[in-house]
Amino acid sequence: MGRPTLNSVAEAAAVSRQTVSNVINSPEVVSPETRERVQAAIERLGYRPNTAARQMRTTRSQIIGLCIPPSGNGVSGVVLDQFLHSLTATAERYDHRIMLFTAADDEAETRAYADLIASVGIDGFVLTNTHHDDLRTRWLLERELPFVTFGRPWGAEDTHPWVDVDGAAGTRLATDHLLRQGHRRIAFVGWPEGSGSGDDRRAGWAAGLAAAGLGEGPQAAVYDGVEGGRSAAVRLLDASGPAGRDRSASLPGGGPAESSHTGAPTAFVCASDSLALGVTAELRDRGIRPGADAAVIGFDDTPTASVLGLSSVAQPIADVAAECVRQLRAILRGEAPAGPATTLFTPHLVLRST
Amino acid sequence: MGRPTLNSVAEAAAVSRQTVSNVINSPEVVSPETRERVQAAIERLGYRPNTAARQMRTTRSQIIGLCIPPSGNGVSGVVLDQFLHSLTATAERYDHRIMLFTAADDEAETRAYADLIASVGIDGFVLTNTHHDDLRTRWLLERELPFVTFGRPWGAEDTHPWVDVDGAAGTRLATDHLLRQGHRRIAFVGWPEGSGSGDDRRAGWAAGLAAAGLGEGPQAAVYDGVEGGRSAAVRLLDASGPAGRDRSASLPGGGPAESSHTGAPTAFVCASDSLALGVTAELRDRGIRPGADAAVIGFDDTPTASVLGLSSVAQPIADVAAECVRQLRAILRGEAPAGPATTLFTPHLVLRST
DNA sequence: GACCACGATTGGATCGATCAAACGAAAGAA
DNA sequence: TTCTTTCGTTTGATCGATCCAATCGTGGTC
Repeated sequence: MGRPTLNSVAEAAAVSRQTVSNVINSPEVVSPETRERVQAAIERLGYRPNTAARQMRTTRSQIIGLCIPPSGNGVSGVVLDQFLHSLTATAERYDHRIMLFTAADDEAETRAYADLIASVGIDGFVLTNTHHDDLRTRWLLERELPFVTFGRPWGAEDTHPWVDVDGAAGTRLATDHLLRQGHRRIAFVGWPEGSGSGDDRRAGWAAGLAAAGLGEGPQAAVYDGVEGGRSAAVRLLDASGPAGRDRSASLPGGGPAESSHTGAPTAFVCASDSLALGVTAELRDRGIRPGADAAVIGFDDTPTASVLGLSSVAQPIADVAAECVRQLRAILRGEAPAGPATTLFTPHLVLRST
Repeated sequence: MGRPTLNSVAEAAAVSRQTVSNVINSPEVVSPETRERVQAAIERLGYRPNTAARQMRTTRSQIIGLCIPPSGNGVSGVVLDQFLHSLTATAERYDHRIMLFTAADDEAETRAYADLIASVGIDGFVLTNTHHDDLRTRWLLERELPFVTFGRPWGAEDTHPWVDVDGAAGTRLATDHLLRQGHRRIAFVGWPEGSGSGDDRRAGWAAGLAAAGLGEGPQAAVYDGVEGGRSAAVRLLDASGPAGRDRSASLPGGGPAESSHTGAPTAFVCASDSLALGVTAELRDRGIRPGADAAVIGFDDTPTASVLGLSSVAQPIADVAAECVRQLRAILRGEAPAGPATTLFTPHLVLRST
C-alpha cells in the first residue's frame, strides 16, 4: 500500500528497524550476510529513506540554498544557467539538493536566510555577486552559519571560504595575446573604480602592459552596457591622434613600442562582453573593421559573444559551481581546514574572428 | 536555547500546542483574544513552523520540483533566468519552494521524479520543453501526480494542464507588421517539421500571408543556430531572381502583390533569434543592409537580439512562470476545474532598428 | 565450567508538527 | 431544572527516521 518505510523493509528482511538504518548509514557495523539480505529487501521494495523524518532526528536537511537574483542582467551577468546546472548536478552527487529563493536586496536576503533555516532547516548557502562591505556575509559570519561565496570577500581578505575566477589573469591573457599579435596601443574599457571584479580585471591588463615595458595605457571607465562601451570607444578614439585607419600598428611585429601613448588604440580589452560589443559597434561606424583593423576582446564569453564571433575571456563557471558545493560539503561535514578554504580558477581565452 | 517550537510558544502563551497550531492553520476556530495572545508570543519568540515536522503529518512538503536542462542552449533556448526568478518568487508568495534537479534525458527525469517524491516528498513538478510523445508527461499522468508544463502537450490535446505562449500569434504579429511596412515577399526560416513550437510558428506566418491574399510564401527549414540561419538565407536568396539589391519591394506600399513569388524575399520571419542572426549575417555579406534593404525578425527576444538591435517576438516568460505556479497550486489544493487548466499567452513584438 | 569481552542486533524514546477525538463551559431548547 | 448543542480548547496518538542503552549470542580465558 503506502510507500515502504524502514519498518516495512525490516519486516521483509526479518530484522529490526535499526539494522536497516545501519545498512544505509553505517554499513560497516552490520555483518555481511545481514547487510546483503537487507539490501535485497530495500531494492525489492524500492525503499527510499524519507528525508523529512531523517531531518527531524539529525537536524540536517541536506538542502543548500541559493538566492536567485532579479535577472534582467542582459548580456553581462554571469551565465546563471550553467552555474545552476553544475551546482545542482554536483549537489546531487553528494546527496544534497538545491533550493531557490529570492530577495529584493541584501537585507531582505539575510531575512530569507533566517526564515529558511528556521522553517526548512537549510544546511548552508551559496552566495553570488559578493561586493565590498557585504551585509550578507557579515550576517552569516556573525551567526557562524555555513556558506561559500562565488566571489572573493572584496576588502575583507579570507574571512570566509570562497571560490572565484582570477579576473586579472583573464585580462592578462587577453593583453598578452594582443601584444603577441603586435598591438602596442592597447586600451582598457572597464567600470568605475570600486567594484572588486572590475578593478581586478583592470589590474591584469595594466600588469600585462607593464610587463611589456609599455607603461600605463589608455583606459576609460563607464557603466556596463553596450552604450557605455560605445561612449568609451568614442572617448578613447578621439583622445589621441586621428590614427583610426592606421593599420600599421595592428600588423604583427608592427607598431614601435615608444609610440605606445600616441595615436588611437588598436586593441581593446574590455571588462564585459556588453562593453566589447559597444566598442565594436563604434569601430564599425568609423569604418574601422574589428578583427582586421583593430582587435576587441570581451569578458564572460556570453552566448552573444559566441554568436557574433567576438573573442572573450571565458570563466570556468561549471568548475566554480562544483567547487562551491565541494567546499560547502566539507564545512558541513566538519572537515573544514584551519583557515577558510579558497579556490581561484584561471579563465581562458576564447579566440574568434573579431 | 534551541529554536522555538510549537510547545515553547504554547507555554509562553499559556495555551496548548494545538491552539497554537490552530492560530497558524485555521485562525477562525480560535477566539480573538487567544489568537492575539498567541500571535504575540509567536512574534516575540520569532517562531517559524518546522516544515519537516509538518510534512511528516500532512505528507505535503510544499516543494515544487524543476528539472534544469543541461544548458549549453546558446542564444536560443528559453531565457531560464527570468523563468526561474518568476517561478521562485511566485512560489514564495504561496508558501511553496522550488527545488532543482538534473537529468540527462527524459527517462532519467522520470526516475528523478520517483526518487524525489519518495525521499523528499515533492508535491508536484513544473516541466519545460515538452515535445511530441513526451515520456515524462505520460509517466506522471499514469501515476496521477500533480504537474504543469510550460509548453503544450503537442499531439495529445489537453491531456494535462499546461501554460504556453502562442507562437503562431507571435509570427503572425511579425508577418502583419512586415506587411504593413509594404513587404510582399516575406520568407519564413524555421526548423524541420515535427517540432511542436516550430510548426506552430510557421503556421502563424503562413496564416498572415494567406490573410493578405498572398498565398504560400518562400520558406526554409534548417536546424537551429546561426549557421543554419545563414544557409537558409543562402537558399532563399539564390532560389529566386537576383533581386537582392532591389529595394522597391521594401518601400511601404511597394511591391505588387501578384509578384509575391518572384524575386528574392525582402523580409524574413525567423523561428529563433539564432536563425535571425544567421540571416542577418548573410544579408550583410551580400551588401543587403538589414533594416534598410531588408527586414529580419527573430523570436525569443534574447539579450543578443536586444544588444544587436534585432527586432524579435518577445515571450512573457515571467507571466508564464507565475501561471505555472498558480495552476499547480490549484491542483495541489484540489481546486482543479473539470478539465485540465490551460493558459495561452500572447507574445508581443519588440521592434528595433534591424 | 563459569566469567567476561565484544560484535551484532534489538527496543524504547524522541524530533515537532497535525489529526482525531475528548473535554469543559456557556448558551439554547424542552 | 435538565438535557442538548455549540464553541473553544486540550489530550493522546502518530508520521518515519535516528539516538541511545540494553540485550543476545559467541568465543576466548582462567
